[in-house]
Amino acid sequence: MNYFFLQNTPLFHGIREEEIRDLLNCLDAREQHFKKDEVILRAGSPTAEIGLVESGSVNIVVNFYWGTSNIFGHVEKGLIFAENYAAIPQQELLCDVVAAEDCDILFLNMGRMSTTCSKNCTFHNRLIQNLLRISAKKNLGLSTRMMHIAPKAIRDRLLSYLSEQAMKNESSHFQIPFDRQQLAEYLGVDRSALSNELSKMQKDGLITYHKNEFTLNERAKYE
Amino acid sequence: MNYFFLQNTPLFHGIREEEIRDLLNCLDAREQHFKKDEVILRAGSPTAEIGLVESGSVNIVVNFYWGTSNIFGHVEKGLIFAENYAAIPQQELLCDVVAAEDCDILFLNMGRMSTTCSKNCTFHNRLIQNLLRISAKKNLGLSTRMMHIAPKAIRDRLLSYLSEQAMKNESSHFQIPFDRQQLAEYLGVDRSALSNELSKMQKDGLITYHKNEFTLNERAKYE
DNA sequence: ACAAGTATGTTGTAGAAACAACGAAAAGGA
DNA sequence: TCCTTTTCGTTGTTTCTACAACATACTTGT
Repeated sequence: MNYFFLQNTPLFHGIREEEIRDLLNCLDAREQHFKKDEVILRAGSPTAEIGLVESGSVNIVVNFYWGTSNIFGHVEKGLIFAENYAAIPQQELLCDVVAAEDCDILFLNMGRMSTTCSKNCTFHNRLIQNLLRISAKKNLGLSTRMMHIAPKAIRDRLLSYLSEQAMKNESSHFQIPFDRQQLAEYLGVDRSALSNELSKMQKDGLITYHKNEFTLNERAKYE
Repeated sequence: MNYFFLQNTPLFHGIREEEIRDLLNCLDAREQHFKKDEVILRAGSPTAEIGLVESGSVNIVVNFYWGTSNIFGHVEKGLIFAENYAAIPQQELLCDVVAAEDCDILFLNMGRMSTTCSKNCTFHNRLIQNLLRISAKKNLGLSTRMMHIAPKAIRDRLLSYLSEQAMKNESSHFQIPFDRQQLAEYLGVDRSALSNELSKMQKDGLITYHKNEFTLNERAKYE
């Protein structure tokens, strides 16, 4: 078991090697290897275990009623999946989890997490805190994106997004972490239409930009 | 303090009155009254406390860079807010929390939750479990909605949503919990356009419906 | 500096959704 | 039952976006 690796995952962050050793035992940890395209967890069944990707990566796959499917998410090495289902007893998985490539998964029984509290109380608490933080971060990420996608017009979505970025940077001048394609996907619009709208906004004097460097003009306040 | 009320909130669910009493003490609980339109928490500042709405209700309000604002969410009596921020130290609030009407808020210091573990260990665990479940449920709700909004065409969004409902009910015949207006808002489309698309889908033989009662036809599988 | 590849901007068009306005059906109260 | 109000469906028009196709700028490696 590669404890150094685990220490640097968000889930075990701040927990020492010996403590992780204890925890793994406590959580009925089990490792399992999957080949590319193997189904790791299947929609429709509940799970008390979360999965931590030790190597490779996995896809979250939605299956529609009429047979087609779609990749909805992607979980990289070091990150976890199914934590939402493990936290809600009897909640069935809505998506399949499928190996995107050959991978090793560490399963941890989260039912054990809150019940057992014999000796490792401090580590337990740290682990739970980490889990809460992970969940909270995902929530924030989803909420803010939802916020930006709520308006129907591309311009409004852009203004919502850029406004948030300006606030986050506490400046009307800032850089964004996306290229055009990524920004378009994030906002759920077409890339070329996005580029087009950015041009118009610049013509209209709302913003100034070059590549991923943006400035919100004062005039943006008047519309 | 109305313990009966608290016992029936998602946060304190499954915890007995005496235990709640201890917990409140442990979490530095404090009650505060707010008048309509008073700002309860302000965007830009971090918080270690979550808020539980004891009476009235609050709005989550987004403030844009150029001064306009928008109601993004609503928290009813018995539910909590700011739990995502309290779980992430130093994370600043992205939205204001404003009293939608006169209300009483119970603030709970979540920093204390994971550190203190003197005697009430079992209650603490139950509380944390509840918090994790609340967070997980919100996550699932946001994720599934995201999933349904991902397609650009109204028909595809509807099929995605109806497909999920069919799976959840394990039947191609089911009722949905929305009226047309609510469904349109949930899917982020225009109501009349939604009605129109439903008609077309019925004409095309994909679905059959009457009011909020739907049936997915077999033919839905062939497109 | 050059070539190949990638990212971004531009334009026109076809299609789809928003919007407005109205009619029909259903629900709820007096 | 009748009236009022709300919900839902329908239609035509307008606006916006997706899409395709291409032009231009920027990177990268050699």
